[in-house]
Amino acid sequence: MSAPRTVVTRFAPSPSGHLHVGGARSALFCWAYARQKGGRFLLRIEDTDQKRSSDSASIGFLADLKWLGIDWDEGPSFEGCGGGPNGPYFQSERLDLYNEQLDRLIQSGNAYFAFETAEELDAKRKLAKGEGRAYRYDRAALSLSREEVQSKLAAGVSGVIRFKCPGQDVTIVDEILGSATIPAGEIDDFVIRKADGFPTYHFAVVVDDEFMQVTHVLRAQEHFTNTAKHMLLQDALGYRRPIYGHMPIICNPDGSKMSKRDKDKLLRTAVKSANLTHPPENTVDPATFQSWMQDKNKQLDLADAQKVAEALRVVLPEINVDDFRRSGYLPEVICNFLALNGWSPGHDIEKFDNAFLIERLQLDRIQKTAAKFDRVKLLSFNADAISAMDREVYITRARAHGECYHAQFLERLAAGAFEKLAAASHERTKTLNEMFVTNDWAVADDESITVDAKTADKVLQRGAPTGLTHLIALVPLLNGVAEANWNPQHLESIIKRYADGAAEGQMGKVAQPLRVALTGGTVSPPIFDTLTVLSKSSVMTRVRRCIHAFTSPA
RNA sequence: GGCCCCAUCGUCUAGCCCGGUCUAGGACACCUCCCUUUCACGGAGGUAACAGGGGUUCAAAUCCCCUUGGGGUCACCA
Repeated sequence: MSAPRTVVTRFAPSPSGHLHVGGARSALFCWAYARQKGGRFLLRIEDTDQKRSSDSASIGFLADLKWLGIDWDEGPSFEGCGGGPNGPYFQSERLDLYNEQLDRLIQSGNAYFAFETAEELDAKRKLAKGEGRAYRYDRAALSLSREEVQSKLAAGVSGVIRFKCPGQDVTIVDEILGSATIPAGEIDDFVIRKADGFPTYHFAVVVDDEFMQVTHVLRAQEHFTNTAKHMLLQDALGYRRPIYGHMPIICNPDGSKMSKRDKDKLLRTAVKSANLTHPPENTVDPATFQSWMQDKNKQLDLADAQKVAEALRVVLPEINVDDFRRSGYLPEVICNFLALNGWSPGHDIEKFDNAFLIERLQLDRIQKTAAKFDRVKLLSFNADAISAMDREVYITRARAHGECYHAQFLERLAAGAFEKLAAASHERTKTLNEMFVTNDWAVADDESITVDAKTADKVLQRGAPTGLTHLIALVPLLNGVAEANWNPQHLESIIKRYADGAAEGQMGKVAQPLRVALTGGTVSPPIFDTLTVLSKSSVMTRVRRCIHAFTSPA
């Protein structure tokens, strides 16, 4: 036996779309495992599908990973991460290597050219299916003579290279699932180089894992059966065998596989039920829209998808790491929760950080069963993490979130108001986003506050004395408060005293009319905080406007 | 459909490998009550699971088999 190799794990996303939670968990586990073993974690971009690859998406991946606190020792260079001796780390830049390895396979008789068209193969597949037979490539091209192949190639006929699959059982040994044997005959002569000259996933992955010295392949269970193909390839090429671990899939609450396509799926349904034949105004151009509607495999650009969703008034599901970021989730909570989907440290421990994960992660404690992603529990974890933060930390992080996603809100807020609002929102808020979307009143013009009839009836006009009566009585009291005393403590003493005298001590009778006058609604932070987030003059204006609006003309 | 994998509360899971400590534990959700100026938080309780059937054994959530159910995979996608 050779000396144990340094542990090398890798995360190898295709750059179509953004990093979604399933991919994020794979990356997290690969990273944590490498860190635990003092090894290396590398990132490789699998962009061998020219139709689906785009540069911007891979940048998004990198930023998402960074945000989660996952760094990589080798891979694309990005903000201090990446580089390394085994590059390039984009597969599209490694074609020479693949071709060299392909040649070896051809020379050794383990691979051969085939020239069927996609249509021909499709027809054969359909035929087999119609007869209730499992389709396997029939090896027709294997009977082509060397001369025939040469002349086709010389004539520029486009063809693929297939792996000549030895007919033998393959036993996969898996650190998570145990071992499983795929019977001979289940694997046919699969394509390893496409007609466009690019390798297929199976081939590129095997070559790269060898040349990048990957020792542990930790990936989702959807790849489990593929592993047999990879092992056959490794044997034919004389490569070392990495250790495999296949992690459970992360599913939607309905049990379907959580996919980045779920957004498009939801949107298409919405478009259909709205009977739209053209894109909503100011969203996407009609051509894009049409081809997207016609091809279920097409994904709308994320920004476009968001625009269409807004136009149709539907809410896109959070799928990508970036969606959760935008919604105000904390990266440490996402990591914690992701790790808990499929792994548990035991001993009823649920809340932990990445350092703990690195210390305790054990491959054989990873679950074998698919997990449904429970957004409600995630939200609860997020709320707990937020309320456990020091006030100052919360304010800093909330502001940073706001600067990123709610710049206008911050601009409209008076100096010093943000701190007050954040402090008042801290313990009643479950995400960093919440304070920005539930407190419109704080940045609204005094003149724009309106109260709907139902609320007015309930809070202002009913009962004896009515809420309006209390409001009217409060005007001189509030007006009498000096600017210097415009703080929660002082206001509380004034209003409590009033409530004791005029409302039998029932604060609600006084606070609710005030809240409605100030915010237009029945929900806001505690009333004394609400009062002080606004300036005294703003409060007076709003209260007077409200009284005026609901006082019947004499 | 062929092949492979899996199976504990509604959900995430502990326990399973090394049968007895399990009248199956925790968390989220849900229900009830308490607190309360709205919302939220908080406090106290509660409902809720070993898929079914056969074995093995003194004893099975734990080991074996079958059935059922779920997932994955069968592309010139990754």
